[in-house]
Amino acid sequence: MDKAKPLLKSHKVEETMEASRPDTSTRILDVSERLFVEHGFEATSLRMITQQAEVNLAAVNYHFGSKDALFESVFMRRLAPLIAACLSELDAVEADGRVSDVALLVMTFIRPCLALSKDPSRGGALFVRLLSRTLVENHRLLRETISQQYSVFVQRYAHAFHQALPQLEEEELAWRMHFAFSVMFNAFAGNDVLKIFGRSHVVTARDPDLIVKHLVPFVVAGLVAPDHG
Amino acid sequence: MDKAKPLLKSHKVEETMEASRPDTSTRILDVSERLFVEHGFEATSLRMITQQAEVNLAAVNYHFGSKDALFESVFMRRLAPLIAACLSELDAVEADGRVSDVALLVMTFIRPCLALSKDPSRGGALFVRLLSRTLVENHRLLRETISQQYSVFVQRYAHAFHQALPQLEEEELAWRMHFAFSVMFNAFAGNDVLKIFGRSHVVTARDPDLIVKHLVPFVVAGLVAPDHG
DNA sequence: ATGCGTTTCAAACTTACGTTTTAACTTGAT
DNA sequence: ATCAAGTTAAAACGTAAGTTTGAAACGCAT
Repeated sequence: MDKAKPLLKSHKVEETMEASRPDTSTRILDVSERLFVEHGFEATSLRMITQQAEVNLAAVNYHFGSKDALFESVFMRRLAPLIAACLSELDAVEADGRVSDVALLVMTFIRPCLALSKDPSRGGALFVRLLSRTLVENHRLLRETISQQYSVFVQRYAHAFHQALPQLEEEELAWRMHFAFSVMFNAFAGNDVLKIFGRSHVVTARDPDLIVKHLVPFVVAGLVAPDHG
Repeated sequence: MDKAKPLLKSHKVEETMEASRPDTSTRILDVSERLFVEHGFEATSLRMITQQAEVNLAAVNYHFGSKDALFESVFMRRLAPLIAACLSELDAVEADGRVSDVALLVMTFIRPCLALSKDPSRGGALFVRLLSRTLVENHRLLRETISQQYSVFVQRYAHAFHQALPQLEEEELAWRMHFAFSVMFNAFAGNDVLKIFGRSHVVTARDPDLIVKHLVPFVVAGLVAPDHG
């Protein structure tokens, strides 16, 4: 089915706006980010990507080497700044000596996620969902590369929460952090279990600030609940 | 072509011979369940399935019609009993007039999930992960079929939690249920956000009872937290 | 044993995938 | 203008995917 291709730039007349379109690599990354989220890695073909990015099919392999390497590039472009932002917020809280405030610690993770969700290009919000997909799909990328590169992330938060909640056993604290990050993460990813079973009041209204308003009290309450051991 | 659903012919008469291998359909379903979880729907080929199930390649299309229909069969085989079990537990709690006990309501969802996780054939535990994957991947099956079929699930729980937590605004309650089911669901699915960044203490030890022991206090604390509005 | 509907089987079909190739085009320094 | 490096282009390659086909094998009442 070779349709007539209107994509052919017969002559370049795009000097109308100064908003020049990004270069080939960036265009591929942006489109890939969206398509990987919408359809998943396997179900997203290079032909879908290159068509929507309005680049040649071979451009992906030229600029990134392979489809797998493209995925890694899409992923790392957003993850590294996110981790850095969280740790930076954590630094600030610890420098102020306010590490005993659980809600403040929670916010050091929420604020960078919130910033992502508010990304005007929408790419940031997509990335949280991509991260979520990649997590449940148990990608090799997460198991190997990232776990080695950002293991400090968990260590820093474990240390901080241990100071804020010294009454909790180490194992109990690990469980609560597990639950806390799980619910925060899925909230920003927009994963709504209840949505499966019909319209949900919450996820339809995807105002990031509204998420935080309800999310923080829930998470903090779970974290500071008295130990049952 | 046949629209009949004779899929329950599994535990029919095979008791004469001990350890008789299940019939073709069941074998396909069992293997598909595992492979869909391990590799995802798109990355699982019919050739992988039929090879491991030791059936002919054409058997899938003969018994289920298509790969998509196979996925739906794999999914529905476990989901319908799970939903039914939850609602049955909910019935019992309401019949006893103990609907104001939040922890008891939480357990009406957790107990069936726990039973799945303890399924000796391991298929149940796999299914929770499959449900998780399918949710994150935003499958057409979930958006269309299930949301219409099991919308009563959310309604029943919303009603029950409203009775247990009458002080909460309807919107606030919806958010908390959203968070609560999210964390419960991901706990049983074994999705550990922190696992990405290195070894996690919690998920490696996948004792379902241990999950529940730590999960319930966290969830209940988040649900019953005082309203901030 | 025979006939018939159901199931299994090997093989082929069509399509789409990721990747490679080779040539053409652009760009900037000489 | 020329050359080389960098980039884009169109086409083809080899493979693997889901599905279809038609015959063989099976189960079982007659």
